Amino acid sequence: MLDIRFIRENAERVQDSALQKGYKDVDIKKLLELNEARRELQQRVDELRTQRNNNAAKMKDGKPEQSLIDEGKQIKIALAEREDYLTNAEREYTDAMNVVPNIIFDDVPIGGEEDSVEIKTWGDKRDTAIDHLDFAVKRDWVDFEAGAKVAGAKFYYLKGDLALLENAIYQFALEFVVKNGFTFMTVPHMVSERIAYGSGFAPKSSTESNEYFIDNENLMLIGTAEAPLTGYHADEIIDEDRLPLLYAGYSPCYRKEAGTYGKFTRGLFRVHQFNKLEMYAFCLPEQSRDIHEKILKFEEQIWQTLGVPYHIINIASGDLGLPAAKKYDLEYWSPVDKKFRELTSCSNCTDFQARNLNIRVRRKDGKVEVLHTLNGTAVSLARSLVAIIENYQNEDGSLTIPEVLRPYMGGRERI
RNA sequence: GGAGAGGUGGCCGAGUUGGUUGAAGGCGCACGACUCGAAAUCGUGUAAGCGAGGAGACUCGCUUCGAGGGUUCGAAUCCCUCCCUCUCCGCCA
Repeated sequence: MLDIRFIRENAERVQDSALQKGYKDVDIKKLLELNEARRELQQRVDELRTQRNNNAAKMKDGKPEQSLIDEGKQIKIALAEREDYLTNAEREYTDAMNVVPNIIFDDVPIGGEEDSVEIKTWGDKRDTAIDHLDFAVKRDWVDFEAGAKVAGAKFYYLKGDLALLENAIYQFALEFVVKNGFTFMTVPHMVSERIAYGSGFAPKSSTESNEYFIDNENLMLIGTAEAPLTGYHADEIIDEDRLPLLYAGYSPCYRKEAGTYGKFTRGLFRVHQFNKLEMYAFCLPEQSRDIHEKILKFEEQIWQTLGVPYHIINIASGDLGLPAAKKYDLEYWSPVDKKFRELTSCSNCTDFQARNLNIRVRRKDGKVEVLHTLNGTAVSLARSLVAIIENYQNEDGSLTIPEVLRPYMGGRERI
């Protein structure tokens, strides 16, 4: 969530950002009124609590007089009533706060998906290729039928060389992020509601969520390692000189992806479960813009090294989620679909997630403030396979292994 | 899953016949003194959130002793539920 003081001082900007992101129900004026009401009730409750405390203090040492006890009872009754009002006011207020999205940066394009701005392209585009699923099935590298039998549609098995290739990409990317200062972590694959909510997943009801929830357990299967990585430092105050903290988390990602069947989501491109290596940063507010660019550079380096053509787009406001202030996507060139398709993305969430989960920094002068968080995909494995099959396939049905992956494939050049 | 013990400030650790205990003491940290400098020593300070006042340094009120609920004039202290940690047993990768 945002800082209420920031909202108060920048009401118009926050309202504009919400609309530009497509959150039409957000009403900042109403929110500020709810906050005002809350504050007034808070003051009245505080007054009564002061009376209660003073009254109790008089009875501290000695036998309580009946008149004081009676007075205390009166206070107690009045207090209980006002505390009820306050509790309700607080609930209304926090409900309203929780739906206010992060503001967007000035350099975010306004509009919907089609308004995202290309800021860079790299590599030579290939003209044609066979669909990755047809290609892989022919080689017996992937089995969606068995996946459907065992777990349902959009579940799959990777087999043989393709499964080995997935592992090779993972090993390559892992080495890359560790070399660049990220601390590697494995993470819980489920998170509690609080962490899910705080990191920006799990909206109000589970029905409209992309996430899987565990019955009767207050747990959610993670859709990305971003969730447990964000929660890692929940409720902590981190000394300034420890920042930035860079982590890389590897995990399976579980997503419902309801209603996304179609030509462009065939095969491994959009599935219910895939593995992903995620970069994550906790940093000082003044560092987050630079680190965002740096994470983007890392993503580019990975795909340049793998030799897959791509472009970078600055995502338009309407496509940003609740927590992001700015987001870049790296989209690879698909010679099958003759267009760029999403491969990785990185977001600057500024203090939005951190405030939800109470993650702060202690400055050298002792001041405490909410820090910033960022996340970016190192490699999303299922999609990486699609990109590589499309861009490295040979006419004889074999697949050339990108050079940097060969050390992880027993030195083989093709499969 | 069963039995028992516990969860207090950045850390360790007092406080459990309810009443100046937001919380002793120690460590750590910051500043100062001493020193050519450092160590040691001594002194002072050292939680966060919300709200009110002030230009500001700050001052005041409220909340927080795992979380939530209850008893009471008053709860870190008593009761209930849940979560977590530790020990033993069971079960296993």
